Amino acid sequence: MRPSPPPVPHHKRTGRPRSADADRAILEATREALVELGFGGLTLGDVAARAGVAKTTLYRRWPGKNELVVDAVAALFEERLELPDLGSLRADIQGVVLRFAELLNMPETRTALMAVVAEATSDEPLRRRIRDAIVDRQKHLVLLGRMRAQERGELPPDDGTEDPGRDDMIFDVVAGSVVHRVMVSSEPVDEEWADRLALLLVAGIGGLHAA
Amino acid sequence: MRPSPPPVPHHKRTGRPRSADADRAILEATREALVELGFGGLTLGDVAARAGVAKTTLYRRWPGKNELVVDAVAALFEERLELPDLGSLRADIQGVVLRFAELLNMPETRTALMAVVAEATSDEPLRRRIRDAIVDRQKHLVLLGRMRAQERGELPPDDGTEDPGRDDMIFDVVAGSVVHRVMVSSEPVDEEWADRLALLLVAGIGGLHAA
DNA sequence: CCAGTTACGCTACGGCTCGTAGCGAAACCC
DNA sequence: GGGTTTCGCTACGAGCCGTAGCGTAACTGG
Repeated sequence: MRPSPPPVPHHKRTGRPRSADADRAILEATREALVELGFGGLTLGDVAARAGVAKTTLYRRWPGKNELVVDAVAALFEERLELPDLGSLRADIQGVVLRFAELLNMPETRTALMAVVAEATSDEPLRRRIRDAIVDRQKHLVLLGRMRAQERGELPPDDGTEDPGRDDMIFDVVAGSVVHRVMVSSEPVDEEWADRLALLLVAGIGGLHAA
Repeated sequence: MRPSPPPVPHHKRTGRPRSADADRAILEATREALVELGFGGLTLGDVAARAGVAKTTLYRRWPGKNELVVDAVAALFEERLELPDLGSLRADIQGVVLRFAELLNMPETRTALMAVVAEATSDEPLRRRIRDAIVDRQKHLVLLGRMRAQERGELPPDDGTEDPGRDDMIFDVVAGSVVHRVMVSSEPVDEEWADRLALLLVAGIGGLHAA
């Protein structure tokens, strides 16, 4: 599994190499255009002009707008989303919720993420691209958070009877709640809200184990 | 508050009235086109042709694609989303989750909802339209569910110290989790998953009250 | 019944974006 | 240097957008 930035570089080690600078400039220009124009108003011709690159160059590397935007946004998630170790499950959840909300509040991600997910409903390759570049990284954080909580004794250790879909549900609840709060309800995710969500989840997870 | 179907009918009772048949035909054609082409591929010219209506007629009633799609989808939510009374909070939540997931699995809503919400991030009037036509109706269900649970004695009655944002959070968690499960994780919301989410929430809400 | 008003279908248009093709020049490997 | 691939540039047909103009249809008030 190679990292995503060079999108389709199945080189054969001959000929003129693709410019890494161009890649960076294009992705940066894409984020810039997203801020100013939104997803709907973004045109590939405009992105090429901003990046100081010919439109044809852009089409040689990305199939279309959707894929380009996914890659442009994915870099932000890679850089900024991590799980802080704050000493308790509740605090860890609060922390990651706040970081995730911060990401969603950036104008280049707000409009881009939803639009791309929407397009992906009828586009399987795009769905995989989103999964690889963004979703899987987030999902990993749930696993990490649970393992930490088990080490602390906040959650019972695995005994072999766990439902493998349990972490997946927690992931959907955490990510989905934050996205919905920010994008649909258009209300802020502050420390208080994040803490209350964390409290709800900690209590709820306890209830799942008791059942 | 008039119902939404006739979009901008500030009549003055004179002249030829707008055809209600045309409204229905346009909204129906929009849903049909959404299924076949998705949001991105949908064009207003195509919708007009399907509806047997001139393109200009369509533009006289809706400002653009986004608003048209919101109205086309809103009708489905009005018809099909309700809160069944199943005897317990847990069962009620499971029931509404399943109904909501069923709606999200319809091809005309899958792609349309997310795309419209994405566009709305940089379009305040569109955001209000979505709120009025879709979100507020869902939010009301949370209130109804809580009141039923209080009557049953499953939740303590209000004592005046409630946080008014509590219902809002529950709403974001329920709707967001389902949307994320269906749209991002692309995995099914079956009875088992819905029940486990309901269990998580019931336990979590109990934890909120205890704190 | 007729004049006024509004909606309708139709056609046509300029403007924009798309995605591709063709060219010569540049950069890299053997 | 020869082969190969990428680059920037220009140009192009195609499609959709949103609007204007026109004659006609439907409904209302006098």
